[in-house]
Amino acid sequence: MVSAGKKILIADDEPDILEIISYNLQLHGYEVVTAKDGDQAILKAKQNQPDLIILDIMMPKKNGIEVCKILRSQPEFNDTVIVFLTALNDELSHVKGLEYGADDFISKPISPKIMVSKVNSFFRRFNKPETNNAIELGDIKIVPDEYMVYYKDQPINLAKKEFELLNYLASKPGRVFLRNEILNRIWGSEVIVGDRTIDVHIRKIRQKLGIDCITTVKGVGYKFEI
Amino acid sequence: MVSAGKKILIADDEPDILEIISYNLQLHGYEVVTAKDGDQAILKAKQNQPDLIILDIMMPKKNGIEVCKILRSQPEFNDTVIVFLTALNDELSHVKGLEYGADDFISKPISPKIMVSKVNSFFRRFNKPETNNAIELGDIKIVPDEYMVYYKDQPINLAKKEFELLNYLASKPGRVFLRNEILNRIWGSEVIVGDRTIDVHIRKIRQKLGIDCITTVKGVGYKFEI
DNA sequence: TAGTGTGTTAACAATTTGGTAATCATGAAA
DNA sequence: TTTCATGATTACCAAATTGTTAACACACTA
Repeated sequence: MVSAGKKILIADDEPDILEIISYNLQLHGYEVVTAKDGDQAILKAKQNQPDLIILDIMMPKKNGIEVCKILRSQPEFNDTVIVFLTALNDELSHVKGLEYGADDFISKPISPKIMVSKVNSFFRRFNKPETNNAIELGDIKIVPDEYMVYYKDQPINLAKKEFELLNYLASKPGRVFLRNEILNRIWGSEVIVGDRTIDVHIRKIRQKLGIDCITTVKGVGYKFEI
Repeated sequence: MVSAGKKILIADDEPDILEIISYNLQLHGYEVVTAKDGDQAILKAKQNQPDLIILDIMMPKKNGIEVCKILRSQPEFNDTVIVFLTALNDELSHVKGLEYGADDFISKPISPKIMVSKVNSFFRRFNKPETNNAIELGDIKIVPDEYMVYYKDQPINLAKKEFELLNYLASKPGRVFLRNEILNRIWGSEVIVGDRTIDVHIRKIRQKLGIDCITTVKGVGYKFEI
């Protein structure tokens, strides 16, 4: 199996569902962590850094959407695939979920078999090469855990937004990120900021790093490359 | 946003609906083309080659189902996602729509917000798995993600329009693209530019690439070939 | 409370681009 | 051959886009 060894966090308040799903996923070589409410989901997500997070929408403490919102606001979960479990045709959840950065939805009820194949396809779709979340490219090392960037092992102090921006760009080196994509991811789809805001942050990053690792693609966006 | 830059054709005979939906989709980074009846929908579909087509069922000239039937009969629309706008619970339309190759339905009335999230999920659902969709032909590699072209692994910097033009031509190597097709696709059907504009861009591409991979077909158009 | 760091904006500078006009080159038709 | 239609080439300019700087509001801390 291609995706064996991946870590999955499942959050649902029904123990039966948790058990049957995690049993089946484990059968297929996945490592599974479970949570029975929203707060626990956040805690376990931080502790375990799973590759995929499956959140039931309806949960005690915090619902799935709140959990997603909180996780997505932290750069360490930028690359984590987050998927919701929703009741069929729950339009409202879909909308809110997408706004807060969900990657997809799974409709309940669902058979364990289908669940496994869905999970497989998520990994196929969203597969990322790195399991370790520190990015190291040339002389630049980006460590989300520490909110720190090192250039030739010299620590460089970036402000929060600067770090998030750099980390986002560096998540796929070479790939161009549209200005809109960046705004949605770093500022969120509801926040409206001026035209020059991104540029200014890019400027500061370039200045602090001292090397030119962010390329402008005029009329399109920015990309990170050594 | 995952699906940014995708082109969407919306056909509906109510101008208000057209406007509000296209406005919202544009906000989310989509390129939108509109049509106010069936005939126009077919015309604009051919001109613009959208990635997603949303058809109101009830339209003057030709209704949505007829339009779908006609488009689906042409190979160039094999991969296009076609979706119907239907009144709630209009079973008959659903059945007929599916027969003629619709991919899904959206029930009216619908809020712009939900429409946007539906569109997002269409692209998620029907998009080919995270293909890098890089084109590699001979010594030339075109990587849309990076907005970059490589010749013998040497990066070549094309401006936006140049890149889009080359990418378009290279999407079907050997096929001749009419000047009109090119204008519609790269400049859009509403923009009017002079006769020589395409030539000049072709010129620049040829110059930057240094090799002759774009062939002129006099009186017809251009094609990409090694 | 003063001081510091951050995020944002506004204003202006600099750069790139897309497009046009004018002119040249070429091949086909008369 | 001459003419005509079409495309190629070049230089130039206006518009679009981004870079840069300084100033400001705000939050947090000593």
